[in-house]
Amino acid sequence: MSKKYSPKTIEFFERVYSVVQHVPAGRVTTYGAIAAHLGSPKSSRMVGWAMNASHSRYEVPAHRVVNRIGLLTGAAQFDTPKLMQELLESEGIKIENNQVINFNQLFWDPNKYLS
DNA sequence: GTCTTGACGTTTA
DNA sequence: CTAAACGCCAAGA
Repeated sequence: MSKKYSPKTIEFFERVYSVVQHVPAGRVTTYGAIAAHLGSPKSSRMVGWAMNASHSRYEVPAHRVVNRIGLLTGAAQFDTPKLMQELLESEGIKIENNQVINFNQLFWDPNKYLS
């Protein structure tokens, strides 16, 4: 780990990764839900930032994290823009126009499944 | 030191 | 209904 990040940031990353890693295959969650679970509903941007850092740091299923409407906003940050969609489809999730179908059904709320 | 940018979300016009 | 502004917090220029 680089030391350029503040201790608070490192801790924040760890929490985000922990939640994302608990997301079961075939399910998706949102940045806002993770942020809310961490105690800061309005810090959803930080979650996205953590995910951006995670893509080259830890093995986190970042493809299961989408924005509040199920849009694959982070697809461009993957090695290839199609990778995120392919991974989701590989888990049985249908994607239409960069958006998750049945998002409401597939949504996995960390606050509901984690203490 | 200030200013801009960002894998977001909510509120207001 | 859509479009824009604000809030949030950290990093990079």
